Amino acid sequence: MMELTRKGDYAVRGIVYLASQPPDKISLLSEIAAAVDVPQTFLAKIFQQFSKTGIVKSFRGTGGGFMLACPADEITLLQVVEAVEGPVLPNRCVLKPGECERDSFCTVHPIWLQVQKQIRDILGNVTLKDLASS
Amino acid sequence: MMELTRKGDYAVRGIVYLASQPPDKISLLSEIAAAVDVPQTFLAKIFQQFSKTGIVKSFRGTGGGFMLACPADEITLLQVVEAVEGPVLPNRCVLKPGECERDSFCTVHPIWLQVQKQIRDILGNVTLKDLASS
DNA sequence: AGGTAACAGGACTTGACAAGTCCTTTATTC
DNA sequence: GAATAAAGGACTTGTCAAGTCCTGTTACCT
Repeated sequence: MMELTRKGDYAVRGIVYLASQPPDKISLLSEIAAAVDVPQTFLAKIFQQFSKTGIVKSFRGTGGGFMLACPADEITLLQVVEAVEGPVLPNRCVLKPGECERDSFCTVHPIWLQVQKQIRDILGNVTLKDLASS
Repeated sequence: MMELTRKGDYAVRGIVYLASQPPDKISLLSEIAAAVDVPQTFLAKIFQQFSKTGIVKSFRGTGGGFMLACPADEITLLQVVEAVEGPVLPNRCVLKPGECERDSFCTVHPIWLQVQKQIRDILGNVTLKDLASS
């Protein structure tokens, strides 16, 4: 249970690669895909999402490619995985109060909230800088 | 991301109901299903799994049904969800060392291990007794 | 023994979503 | 305007979630 999808896994690989490059270098999608061993067409979709959520900047045309939108130590693992996988939600009922008609008497509800918080805490405290320095 | 399936959700509901009943009462599947608002045929599958992993005892025939196999304070939420959802695995690479050919240099690996441990810690420290007393 | 109550187990269905692929368009540079 | 590279949409394929249904097996009851 609780598994990350391949998309999430690939997303992390790809952006960690970006973070390990010189800060102002623009990397080609083809280069990233080859380096982290992910199908290029699939990685393209992932980086489009990154681009939309603003954690990477993209440039088209000759000399184009991708680079981080901010310094590696200002992007957390949480931002990366939530960008492609959506918010961390151990159970639907955690979405918001009232979402689940059982929540008034559901004793498990607070446990899921606690799980959600812990996961977010861990992932939110790891930056790309931490991950890139290997 | 990280969502529990309905099966897992239903599993928790069902067994918490059992835990809230008098310790030696045998409950009918039909009774449990109605009480927690889950399709009975689906809940049947779930309780079969519980039965196989030994956290509930089942009895066939007239007067049959289900009861907890041990006291409610000896069954953890972790046991319940892992019984039906499989082990807590934030990423496939956490399965075991060597599973992922990238793990020797993958800096994210320890993070997933940490997430896994935290989730297991939280769920492993909540018993059905805690959940049944509402 | 026969009938009925209740769980066990297998086969099947339906729909959604994961995991990609492919093609066309748009933006940029030379 | 030709080449380069990302953006975006449409499509495919397979797997798995979420059930349903039917038959079998076990246990009790008269």
